[in-house]
Amino acid sequence: MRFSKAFIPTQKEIRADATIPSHQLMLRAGLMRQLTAGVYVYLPLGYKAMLKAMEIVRQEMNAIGGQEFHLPALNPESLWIQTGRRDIPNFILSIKERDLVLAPTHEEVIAWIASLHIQSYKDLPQIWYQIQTKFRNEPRPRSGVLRGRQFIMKDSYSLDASWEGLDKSYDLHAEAYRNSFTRCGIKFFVVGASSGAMGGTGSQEFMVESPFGEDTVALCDQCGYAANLEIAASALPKAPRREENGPVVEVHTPNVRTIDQLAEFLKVPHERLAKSVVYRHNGSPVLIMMVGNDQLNESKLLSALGGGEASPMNAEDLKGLTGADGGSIGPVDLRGFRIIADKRLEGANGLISGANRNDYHLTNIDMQRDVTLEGYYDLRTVVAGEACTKCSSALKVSNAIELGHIFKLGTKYSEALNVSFLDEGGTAKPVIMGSYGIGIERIVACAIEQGHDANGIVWDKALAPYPVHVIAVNMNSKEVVLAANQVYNSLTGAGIEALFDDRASVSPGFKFKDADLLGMPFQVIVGEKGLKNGQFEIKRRKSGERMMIAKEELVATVEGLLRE
RNA sequence: CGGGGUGUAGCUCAGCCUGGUUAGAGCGCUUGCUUUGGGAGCAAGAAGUCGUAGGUUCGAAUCCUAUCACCCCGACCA
Repeated sequence: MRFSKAFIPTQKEIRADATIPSHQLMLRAGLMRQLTAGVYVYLPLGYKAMLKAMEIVRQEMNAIGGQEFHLPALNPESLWIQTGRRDIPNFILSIKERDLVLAPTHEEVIAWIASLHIQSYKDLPQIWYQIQTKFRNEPRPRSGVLRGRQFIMKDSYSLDASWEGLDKSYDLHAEAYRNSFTRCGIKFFVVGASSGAMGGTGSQEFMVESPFGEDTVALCDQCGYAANLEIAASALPKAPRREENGPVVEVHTPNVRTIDQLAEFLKVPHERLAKSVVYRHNGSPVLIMMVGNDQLNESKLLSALGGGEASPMNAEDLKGLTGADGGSIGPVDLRGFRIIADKRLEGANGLISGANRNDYHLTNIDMQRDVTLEGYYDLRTVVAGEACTKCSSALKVSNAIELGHIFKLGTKYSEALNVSFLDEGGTAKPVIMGSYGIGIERIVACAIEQGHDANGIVWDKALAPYPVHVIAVNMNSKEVVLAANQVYNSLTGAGIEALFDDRASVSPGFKFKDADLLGMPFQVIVGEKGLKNGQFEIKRRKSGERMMIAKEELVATVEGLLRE
């Protein structure tokens, strides 16, 4: 591609509110422009990088036996009502003029097509995938292309006759994902993740560590344990059970509102304090007991409660139901609440909690004797520095960008949409599904987050829009023009895609700056300096390393560099 | 959805608090000349209903009200 004919609108300045490097560089290098909140136009150079990412993912999906589909973005609303996902908050964008919705993912459509034609265990397993635009009603798009209302996703779905089959399809996807991201040159790690409201029995996320990531993960450098904070666990001692077990006693605790104040006032360690957190779950009140200042994790809470919606109870409701304010709530003799407790409280006694009466607390609470409990669950949020459950070394907590997510879905959608097959015994059974996604924009954005310097993008050759950037330093020199054209033609002739900066009206400095900004892996610089000795210069973008190459060895040398 | 902010030339922004000539800068763009190995120089030029609609005022980019869009923090993120 000749730069003089190309649409590559590079910019020196960009708006101040583009804060993360990938967002800034995608704008500056002319890869994309924002149309409206969360919706981006991909310009030729940006789309070329995305196509490279898509092709890598496509090859890896084909390698595990995936079959590519193209499913419609427009779906009948009824399909989504059937699975109960029409009303998930902030999820679906819809068409005003028809009873159609814009698909945010495609489990429903896949289940529909499977229900038409999958009849026997002999038709299974299947892996179906597509690379397509998705739409979601994001309340607040942000971070450039990392979270948009419209984005391209590789989504795939496995259909199996058995749970063992699902495990196999899932493992195949994990392998395909590892291969894809590795080939894209991205440093990533895999974490255990919450299945959330997708339902299902297991899931993992493919993560890129980044301060701009929206996910938080716990990592163990020693043994490799890695989990999304939504499910991460650590090894903390339980609240103790003591020999003496006196009766519950009410104590006056004037103006004590927080756990810290209570510990100070009663001169007891935090492990003896049972904090009560109050939520509404699907409308009903739930009291959650936590040790001391342990932070309740809402994802864990939701899975403990079996899904649905949960939110903290507001102050008036709380007062009305318990007769007390936030700091004085407790589990003893509390009517009308479901009560659950964090595992650290299992079997403990001698605990102190609110008396459901302002300015009073109860002591000597015994979880076994005094609390009507529904169960113990892991409900606390892991804090950095706590011990790994596997190897006891200190856990690290980091932010991360989610590149991909794989789910063992199970039968939720096949049951809702009646996707069944006859097994070897002739019994009808629901098809067992898996669902797997990769964000294409995120691949590109993460590649830039991990591949840039002060001068611009540093593409890995796997995703670079062009592997080589040819620069004709001075278009007023006939020799340079002639030689640069020859270089461009011979590279192109050898099947190497090159961007050729043949602009006549642009100074050499401008071309060099643009080349570094655009970040192609290798720059071939054709200037009078080198031509004097019959040489071209090759600059490796990543290291800045320069080498002078004899004219006739140029193509072979570039081919060698690209094979590295 | 709660809190905060921004909207002025193609782009990035100043001007607004404290109303008053013909609304500015840098970059980009056009033309000419010069320059040509790290975002060139000189000269001339084109380019803005100051987001939109009302209001206050002799007079509004500037003050007030409404509205739309966008951004940031939070909530949310199957």
